Amino acid sequence: MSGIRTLTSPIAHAIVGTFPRGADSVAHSVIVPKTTIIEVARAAGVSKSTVSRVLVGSTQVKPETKVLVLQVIDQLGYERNELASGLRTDRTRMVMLVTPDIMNPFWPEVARGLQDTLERQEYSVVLANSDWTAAREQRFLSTARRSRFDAIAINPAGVTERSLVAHGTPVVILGLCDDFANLDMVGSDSYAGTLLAFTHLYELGHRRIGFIRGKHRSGRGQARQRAYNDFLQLYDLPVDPTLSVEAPFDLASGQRAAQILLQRPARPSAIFAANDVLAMGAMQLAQQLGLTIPTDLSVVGMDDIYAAVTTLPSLTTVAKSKYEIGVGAGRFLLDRLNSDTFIPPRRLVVPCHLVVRGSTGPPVAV
Amino acid sequence: MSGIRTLTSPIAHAIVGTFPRGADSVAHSVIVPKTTIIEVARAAGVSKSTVSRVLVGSTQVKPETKVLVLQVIDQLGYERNELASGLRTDRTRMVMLVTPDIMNPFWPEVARGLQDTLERQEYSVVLANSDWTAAREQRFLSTARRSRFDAIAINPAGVTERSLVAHGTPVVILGLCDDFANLDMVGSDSYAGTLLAFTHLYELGHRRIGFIRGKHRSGRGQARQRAYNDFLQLYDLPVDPTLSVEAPFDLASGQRAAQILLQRPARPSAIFAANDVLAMGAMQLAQQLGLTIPTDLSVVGMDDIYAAVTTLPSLTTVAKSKYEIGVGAGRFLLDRLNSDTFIPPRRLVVPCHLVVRGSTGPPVAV
DNA sequence: TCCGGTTTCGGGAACGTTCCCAAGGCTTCC
DNA sequence: GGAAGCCTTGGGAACGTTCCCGAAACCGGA
Repeated sequence: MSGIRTLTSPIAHAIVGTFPRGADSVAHSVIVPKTTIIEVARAAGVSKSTVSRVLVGSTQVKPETKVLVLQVIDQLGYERNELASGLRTDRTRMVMLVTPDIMNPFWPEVARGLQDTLERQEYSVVLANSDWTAAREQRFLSTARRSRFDAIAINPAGVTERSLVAHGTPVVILGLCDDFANLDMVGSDSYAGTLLAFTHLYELGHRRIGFIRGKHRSGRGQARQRAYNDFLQLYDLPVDPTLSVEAPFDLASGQRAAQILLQRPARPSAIFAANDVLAMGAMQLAQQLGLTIPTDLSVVGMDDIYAAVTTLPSLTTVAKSKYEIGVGAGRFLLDRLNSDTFIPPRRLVVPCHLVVRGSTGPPVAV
Repeated sequence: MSGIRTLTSPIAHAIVGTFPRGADSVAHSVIVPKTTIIEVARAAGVSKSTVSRVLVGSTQVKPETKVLVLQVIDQLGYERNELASGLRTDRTRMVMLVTPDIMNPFWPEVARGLQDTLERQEYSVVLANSDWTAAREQRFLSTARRSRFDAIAINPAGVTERSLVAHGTPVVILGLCDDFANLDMVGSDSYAGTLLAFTHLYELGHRRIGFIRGKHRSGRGQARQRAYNDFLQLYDLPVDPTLSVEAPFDLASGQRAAQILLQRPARPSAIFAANDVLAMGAMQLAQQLGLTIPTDLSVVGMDDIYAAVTTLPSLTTVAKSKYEIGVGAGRFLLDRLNSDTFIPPRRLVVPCHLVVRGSTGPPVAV
């Protein structure tokens, strides 16, 4: 059914080979000594203090000399040494983003939002993977401290609030965790989102709805569970433990969970999964069992990752505004970076949207 | 067919609200003055030179004093200031990775390979998005220079080889471009990969094969075109321009391209797309037209991104070893970083694999 | 005991920038 | 005309580290 083949092309002969440099090749070994502020000063006939003032944008300098200095800077191709600058000012205009794993399609979008926001004020964003391990996370936080990063955005894997606060720079938590009350936080309203999903299915006429709940780590994922309970209570539906299955956030687990749900005697007519990936797994399994989606089974996911639109039928899902989360986090950080007065911790809850696609519909009449 | 709804949850009342800090809350305004090498020296009763020697791992220090110093360092929680260190040594142990767009699932995997390789030698990797624009790319390269990054890995969007060489640090090009002959390069063998795909389809019995070729920018993507031509010649197939369509690398363009191909009088029985995303678009459109995959139409993509396995049927594709590309790039950089003698430019071609999944099969008998 | 050599250490300069302070030049007003 | 004030500038110290150089301590052998 599935196989792997390799073929080597003509150019592959050169694998790890070296090839000769042309006659006009550029010399590699030339060391270009960087020009410093002092040479600029000398060339412009002013003192380094004045050049520095121009660089830093001080108003304390006569317009004509400013033009002159800028001219010389341009002419000499001078570029300020941020290391020296940072050493003196203790600011580096660098922000670190620590996520569990950039290979999860959720985070790159958050990163983009953060970058686009921070870059507008000349900050650079450094991405780091904690890999879900506290040790790697600690290493990165240490790097951030040693290299004097100005701020941190983090989805915590194991670090405590105490140690983040002790970090000394502005910090924003990505995701809504109750145990970081003293820090800024921005995340999606998974509770409301889950409610949206179940309500959507209820209004379509579904009464037996399966729930694939993600394996929650450290208090996350509780929101969905709470919403599920509240939903059942709100619409006066019976609590049926056989309709609820726990699964780690990957495709195969989604399939397994769906199998459990669908082979129950009175199988659900719809399934909500805590994650798009889980939902896709469920869809795949249902189709393997010969069920047609959405006629025989409706499926709703959560996140609205890129791939949700490529399934057949395309996946109805609760979309999280990933980019906006990044933007919000960036704004929080900028607020703190730009003000020297105390700002009490804030929390930004980004609403979810229900995106109705092809995987949901009314149940077949019994 | 498709709609968006928003719902506000109870906790969303707190949107951008502040909430009180508990009595045991940790003070934010406390500024922890970082301990310096001098305080360590004083506490240990040695000179700062000795402490520095210990930090830098010099052998020129008596074992006992070394332990003593390390002890004091640990006790005081001292962390070296990398800014000062970098200013003095002109090395920062930071490497920049410039890619066109981290939201493309291809790059995060490359990034992981690069990070895993470089972190083993205490280097940190900073990710930057050029967004396909030369201006942003230039900004990041400038940042890298000003902040004295030790090396650059880049998938060039508009920068010239001259300016990369002039950058002065080790550079590795991601992707195989002919116009960067003086720099290290690592990329996939798209030529051989494309040949694999077409050969696979040919062996299944397909003779009329459509080709959605990516919109090549600056010489990239030529490899696929060359392979296509060679394939036709090799198997003595007629050159039919109506079987070849150009499209930018996104889903909608894949749909459009497929539409063009499939509404031709003698429609192809198979399609190879330059990209998984394009292939997915093609699959979607074919299914909208009522075609069954792979019975009515076989589809092959390229890259093997995460989503390729989630489509229905799952996508046969030419897998690129994204992680290995990152690893290879990291190795090249380390080689240059660790040696001060001249190394001629090298090129690493990572082979592709054909991953046969559900989207390909023999054509229906005519 | 003394001497050459090695090991170990401390003092100070340097990296390139920013910031503080003071000085000079100019205007303005009494 | 001189003092007070502002605008503009220059000199030097400081940021925290590494590196060079010289000095002290130590060792073994004659």
